[in-house]
Amino acid sequence: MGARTPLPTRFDPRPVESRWYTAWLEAGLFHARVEDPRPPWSVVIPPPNVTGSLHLGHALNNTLQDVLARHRRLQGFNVCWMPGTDHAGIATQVVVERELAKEGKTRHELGREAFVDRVWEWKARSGARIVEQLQALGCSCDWERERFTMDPGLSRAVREVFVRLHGEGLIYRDAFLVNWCPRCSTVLSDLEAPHRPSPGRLYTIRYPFVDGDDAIEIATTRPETLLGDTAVAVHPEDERYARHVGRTLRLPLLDREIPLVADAFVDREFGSGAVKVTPGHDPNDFECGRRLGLPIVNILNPDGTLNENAGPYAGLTVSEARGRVVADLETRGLLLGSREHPHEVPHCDRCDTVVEPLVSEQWFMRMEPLARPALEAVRDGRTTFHPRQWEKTYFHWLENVRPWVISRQLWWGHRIPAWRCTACERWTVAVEDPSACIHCGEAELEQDADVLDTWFSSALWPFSTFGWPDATPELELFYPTSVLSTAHDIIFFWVARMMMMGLHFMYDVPFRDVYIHPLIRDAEGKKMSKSRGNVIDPLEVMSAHGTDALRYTLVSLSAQGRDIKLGESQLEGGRAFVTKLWNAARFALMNLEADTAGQAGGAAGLYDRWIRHRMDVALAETHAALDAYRFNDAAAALYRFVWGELCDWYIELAKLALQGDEPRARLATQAQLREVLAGALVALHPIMPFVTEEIFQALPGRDGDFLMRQGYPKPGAPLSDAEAAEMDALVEVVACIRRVRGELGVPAGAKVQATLPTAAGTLAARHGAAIRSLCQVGELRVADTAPSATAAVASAAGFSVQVELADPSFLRDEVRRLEKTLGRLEKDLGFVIRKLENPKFVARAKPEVVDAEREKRARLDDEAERVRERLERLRRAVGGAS
RNA sequence: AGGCACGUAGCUCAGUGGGAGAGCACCACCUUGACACGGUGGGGGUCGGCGGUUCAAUCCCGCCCGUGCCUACCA
Repeated sequence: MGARTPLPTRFDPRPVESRWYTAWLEAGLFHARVEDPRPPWSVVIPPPNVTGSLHLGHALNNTLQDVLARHRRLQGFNVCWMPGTDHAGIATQVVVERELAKEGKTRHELGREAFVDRVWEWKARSGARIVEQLQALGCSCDWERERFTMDPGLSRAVREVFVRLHGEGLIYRDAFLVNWCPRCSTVLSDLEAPHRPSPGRLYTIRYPFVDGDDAIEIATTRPETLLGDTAVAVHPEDERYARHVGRTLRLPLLDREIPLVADAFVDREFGSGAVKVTPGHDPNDFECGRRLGLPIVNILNPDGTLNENAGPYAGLTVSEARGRVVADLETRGLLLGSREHPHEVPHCDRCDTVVEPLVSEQWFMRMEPLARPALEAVRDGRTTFHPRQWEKTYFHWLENVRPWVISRQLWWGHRIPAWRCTACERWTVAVEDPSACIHCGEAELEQDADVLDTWFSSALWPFSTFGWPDATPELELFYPTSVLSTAHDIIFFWVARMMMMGLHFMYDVPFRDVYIHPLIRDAEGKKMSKSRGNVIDPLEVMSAHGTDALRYTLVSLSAQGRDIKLGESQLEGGRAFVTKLWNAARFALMNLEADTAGQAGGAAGLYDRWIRHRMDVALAETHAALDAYRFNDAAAALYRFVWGELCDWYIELAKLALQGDEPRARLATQAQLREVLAGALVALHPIMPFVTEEIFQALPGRDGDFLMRQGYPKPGAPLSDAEAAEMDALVEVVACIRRVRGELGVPAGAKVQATLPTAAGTLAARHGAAIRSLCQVGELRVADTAPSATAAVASAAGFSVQVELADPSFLRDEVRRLEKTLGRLEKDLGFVIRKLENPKFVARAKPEVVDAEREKRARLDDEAERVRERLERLRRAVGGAS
């Protein structure tokens, strides 16, 4: 009987994946139309760097977004997943500069125009690669809408935002202390200059007073910066120095005269309590200098060498200068000592060069006016973080936000729409290239050579991609987006800035939910890094185990509030699940007749209704989990349903009817098997799109469309309590007989004879075949006779189950088994009795809890008594040999 | 220095105010017509430590220890 399965014995993922992905694209399954009347659901991809290649972080984040997008499509939403890539200004420029360096060239030799052309070439090549990799992962992005941050449309949005914010006074030009990367020769934002621990020395230096023989001692880790000192500061309430404040000191080496000043920022406990003040090269000193009106001396050139202000040290690098300054101080007897002093030093995020703080004129953005609405929107719940704890991180940053340096001295990026008049030197800021200075009317204008921080355009992504500043139907429909999924390390860089810009320009939050996904570490919990050599390449995993296996594994490990430790065994688990589904489907297909549609089967039996019900429960659990971004719970619910219920119980039970000779029952079971398998495929499709589609397309009687257009099955009739209890009893009795067999070492193939009491007569009558088949019972009797001398006895579902042992040698094992059972019962009983004998428990616990304990006590008492009796009789039979 | 997580079976992790679960690993038996990437059964945990709240704490609270991450100008 049954048609031959069209599914091969083994699932070969690769050809299946590319075949279906192409088919989905051709069918336009991922494209959202604005005319679609269904409710919208949208998400924008965190645009990967154009120079990038798919790593596990991408694989995770995009799998999770794809799960959500496919899930919402199946729920009937008009889903738009906006894809695209980021020009990643400094990162990309650094990469292309490295390419050039291999050819022995620098960008300066090429010139700006040729260099930018070169980056565009690079972009064309590697931008396509990351898109292909996302497609290989199965991402159901609306590729017809793909965007790039330097597309003309998005560039126009960037200019528009710059000009408007400038007009509102939120973008301004200022000379301020900034982070400067000497290698990249550009300013960096605080976020782009992370502090890294570095070895260092703390030097103690003597600064003599001009008007006396005395001197003051200061401590510094950067002795070379004394060349830029314009004061020495002490705490105003430090009585040691109070009488000296106002005196003049002679700056060592340069012999400049500098004042001794008082400022509360000085820590009296540190070193001597006096600190050199270098407003040009230290954030604290800069602030102090501003407060006290101290002059600023910049001693650095843009390339990190010392300039003419450093006198005899001009031309040296910072580290050369440090050595020379220390040596010269020593020669003059001004160096009092030094000791090791590890500290945190800012490094360039992209090239790891030590960042120099210096004062530079740049474009800045005022953040507080933008931050306030962004804070408010999360506080009042217009946007919610998942897990919630990340809101604290968001609040902390926005509450302490500082002006953002948005100009970069790079060539790759959005050119700043500001022109300086050669005549009056003032700035003209405009969306369209101006032909004359708006201040003096002079026509000689020079556009600012700088570009904008990459994150400036990223901040606009949720609306620039939908056509802003035009009022497009896409914006109307898909903004605000439903969710943003990203990693926590990007909350400041991106999430907060999108919130600010979205609220400012769209008057609404950019997304309702922010899902912060876990970070992936290696099996030992270490961060993956190329230098450590512990990187798992998702593409390799996909070709070794299949994309569905990778996706399932990642989803199943995405618990809230914890990083993912990923190793081979986790991936094997994912693959095993894919295989299990595949094999279950093969079984079903072997047993489904092609044309059952027209034939009248019998009514669905209990097993059919039960599995249908379990499917409804699993779907409900999965959807509740996805609503709460509890991806691991969604995966677990489906795993338990497919493996633990569908495969372990339903398929085994269904074999009775499928392989029986009752045509109506067979047809009914076939119909249910088909329906439940199809339901499982739909339910799993968001997580494992490829294998589910492959199986679905092989099902007989499908309507020819894609799985994603099926929609989730509507819940069937609920199972009555009586039916549920009946199934539970069956499962318990089967498990009980299996356990007895297992514990007594009855060979797996050997048939046993079992007896159920007449109280279980209905169960035996209805499910005798199942019990016989599932636990190798040859004969199932119903009788209330006392157990024979050679029977094992156990209780299940309130019944006493007897298993007749063909071989009396098992009786010794039975004695041991019963002793163990009795031990457990007595231990449990002890707990219950202690509880019930505690008057406070009886008085104060909820009545239903007390009742439950009383019932439990009665049940345990009863069972223990039966086991004791049985044990006694057995011991006599065995003759005390144990 | 501050903040935020985490600490549950050998490993990776779920979980709940009423004596704790999964996967992998382990042990035993089983190549039964979907599946050895499998089936059935089993062993294994004073739920980091100490206090507190409660009739009852693995769960709530406090402190401590350990681990990780983030923020911070200690020269």
